[in-house]
Amino acid sequence: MNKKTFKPSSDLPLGFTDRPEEELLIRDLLISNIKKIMSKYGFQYLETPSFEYTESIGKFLPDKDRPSEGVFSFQDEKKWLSLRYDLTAPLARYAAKNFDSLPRPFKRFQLGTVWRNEKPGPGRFREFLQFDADYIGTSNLFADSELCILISEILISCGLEQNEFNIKISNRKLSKGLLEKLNIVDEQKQSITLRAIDKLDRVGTEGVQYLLGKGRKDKSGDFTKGAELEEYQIKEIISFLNIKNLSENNYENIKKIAEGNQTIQEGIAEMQLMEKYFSLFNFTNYIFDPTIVRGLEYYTGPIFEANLTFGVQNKKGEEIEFGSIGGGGRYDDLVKRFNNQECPSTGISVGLDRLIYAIIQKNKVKTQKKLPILICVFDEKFMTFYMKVLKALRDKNISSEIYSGTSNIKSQLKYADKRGCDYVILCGEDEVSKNLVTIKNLNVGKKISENIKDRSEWKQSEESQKTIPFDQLLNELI
RNA sequence: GCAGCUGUAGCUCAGUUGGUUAGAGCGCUGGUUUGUGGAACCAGAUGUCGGUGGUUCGAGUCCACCCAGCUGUACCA
Repeated sequence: MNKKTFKPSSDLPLGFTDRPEEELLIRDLLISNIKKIMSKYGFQYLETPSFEYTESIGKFLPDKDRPSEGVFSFQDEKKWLSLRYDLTAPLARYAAKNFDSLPRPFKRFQLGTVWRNEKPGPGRFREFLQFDADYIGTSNLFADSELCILISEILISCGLEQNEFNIKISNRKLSKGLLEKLNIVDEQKQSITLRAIDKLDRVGTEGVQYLLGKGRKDKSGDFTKGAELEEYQIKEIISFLNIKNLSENNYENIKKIAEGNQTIQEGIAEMQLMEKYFSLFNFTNYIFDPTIVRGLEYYTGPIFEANLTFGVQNKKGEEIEFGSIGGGGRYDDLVKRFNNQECPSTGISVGLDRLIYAIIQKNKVKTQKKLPILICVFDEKFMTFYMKVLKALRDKNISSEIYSGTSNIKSQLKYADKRGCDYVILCGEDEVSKNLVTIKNLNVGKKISENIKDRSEWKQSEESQKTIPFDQLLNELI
């Protein structure tokens, strides 16, 4: 490479991002709300490391000499290590490792960065912050119900209204039983079928029909291969899809489908039990929707998904497919994989960065930050005086700073303007010699300027600033 | 990964059927004001026209390949 022309790139790796203060303040606020709620619900705080052995968090661990795709991995001397892609798998590992000493049910929450080697999109990164709350070691569906209520309370604490999101609920036993009933045993066909069902929202009934049959062409003309099911199987699945939005009335419909299949019947019973718990909590913001499947292989029972009901846009203002902002479900066999002990468990996750993306767009949360008062530097020789002013302000915990650049007063004012400071303190020869300070209110000045037409006018207008004795400085600013 | 679209200044973009020294707005720097931001006026800087190769007397413009981004789709344990 030519040394003369080489310039390092200021680009970031695809899917990674810098996060400005505005976003971090909102994130901090959400986190503090979440912690309060978790403590109210009685969950314990836990942290696990970023890296795990790949075999501990992988989907199907055995005999692969390469970690599955979707994770960032590297090889140690002996073993593959991976950055965690969620907080559930590490939790299962943790629970297995500490099985004897943990209380059960073990209620734990965790906030942590996770990494996924997947295609990024708006509000969707390869490195992002996730929040998880889980119950380890209980088969009681009260836990599942409470998690749905919890996720709802969290979203409301983030500034969302009841009608701006909903919690969709289903049960893996419904789809599992449906596959049994239709005698779809081929593993690949099973997984294509489940994914097709899950896509109802995005591709519509017709799209699902294609995906179950020969395949589907998307908007760009790309072709997705289908499950190639029999006509009667497709028909039955489509009528299953039509039971969307279960309620008292159409429980009858799904019960018809459940006839002769115990798995579906169990699923229905579980959903009805959860409904009972919801009513005890007076919780109504949920929809039973048997078409929710969720990708995760490990779910075994109830599954939940939180979706926004408003559209989300990209930078160009185009509405985009945003997907869910949180969800979860019951995973009764995950801990068992490590220690061969029965340990039914259930949990939820919320993608905080995606939530923040949507919230910022909706202007849902307002954080305000006191910007520093800027003490302008007219000349080095006045530094002792400036230090006196600075100390007085900082002693009162007022955010303040002495201008730390090298430019003239005009640029110092521009600097203050750009940062959004409210006040600037101007002290030159006149003030210092008489122990005075001039305080300029930038916001007032800004307002005045709106009505000023020519230059000489604004130069004369000095309502935005006043000169007072140093002793009165604090009275003026507090 | 697959498909479609896009790639010109820090940002948003214009650039005629290929034709000389590649443009605008915003922003930036300086000045009108050696002690004053935000309005106004004046002046100025900035580009490997995503990359490589090709066609041509001549390419930002046409062709091929590559790269990157966007959107959809797949995957998302």
